[in-house]
Amino acid sequence: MPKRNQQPELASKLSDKGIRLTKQRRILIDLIESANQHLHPSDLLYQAREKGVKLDRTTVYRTLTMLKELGLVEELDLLHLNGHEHYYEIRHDRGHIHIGCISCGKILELHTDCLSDLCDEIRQKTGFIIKTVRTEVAAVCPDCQRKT
Amino acid sequence: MPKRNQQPELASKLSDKGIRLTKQRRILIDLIESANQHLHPSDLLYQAREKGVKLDRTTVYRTLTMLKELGLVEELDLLHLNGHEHYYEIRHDRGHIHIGCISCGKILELHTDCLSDLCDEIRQKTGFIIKTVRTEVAAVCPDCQRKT
DNA sequence: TGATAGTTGCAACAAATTTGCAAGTTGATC
DNA sequence: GATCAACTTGCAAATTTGTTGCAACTATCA
Repeated sequence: MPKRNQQPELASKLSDKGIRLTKQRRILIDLIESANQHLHPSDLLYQAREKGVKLDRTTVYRTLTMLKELGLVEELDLLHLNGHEHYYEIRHDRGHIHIGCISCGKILELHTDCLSDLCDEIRQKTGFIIKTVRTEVAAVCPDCQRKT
Repeated sequence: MPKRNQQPELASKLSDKGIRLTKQRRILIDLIESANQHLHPSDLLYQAREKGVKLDRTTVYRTLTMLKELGLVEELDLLHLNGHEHYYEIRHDRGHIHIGCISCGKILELHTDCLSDLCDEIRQKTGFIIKTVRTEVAAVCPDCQRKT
């Protein structure tokens, strides 16, 4: 769950890069920025249409691809806890991981410094230059532990 | 890349659970256990057919789903560096991560202890009981760094 | 306001995965 | 080893997810 009420930065980042702000792109980045849960392409399509904006699946996919290539959003699979859909969220600088409950499907975000240790280790051991780290955890949440 | 020449344990784990060992399942788990790279469903299908076993895509998917539900294999997307295929590997106990080069597509595995620190942190902060931790890293490998 | 280069929607395609069901197989039992 | 019920498989068709080509449209800048 990306944080609510973030500054709407994506729009200005896009126009800074000379990318046109069409109404389709505006609604999509608005939805992504204000989402309180992770969204997949179909969510975005239906939510945008609910708000009265006409757009097509193709545009959703193209916009997400563009945002991903610009490094502004990240694509997650959330361990395929609910089928094979892909989810999108604003890309944050601080490392955070996703923990999904395999019983109820709830997704929790956690900020941690472990990831930067991991990055250091990778750099030293392999010489790879790291662009993105994605950590996803399958687990059972306290609520579901009690129920069983 | 799962390690070569592991003990063929999957077959006995399956029959212990009362699951029938058909020739289709035998060849599939054999391929997964002896693979030296990550396999996707089509790889498995063609490799099994090369060995003279008749089987259908459907059976590959059904078998992989079963193995995944039993916690015997893991499904990876390897950051979609090569399209949207999913890959499968034997589930290991020791933590290891996948590092993919976004330039040449090469996948490297790395064993690390950072993940157990992370697990401790998650347990303490959230109370979740962890079942699987999956870390995938997008990076640029040393070879590709030189080329640019 | 007009020009133009970038965007969109549509239709068709492609790839990945799933489902229903009849026919075939496994493994326990005799 | 033969029998049989329950489990599995293969096939065909459908579904879901994502992509492509192209004509029509539109945001932006002079």
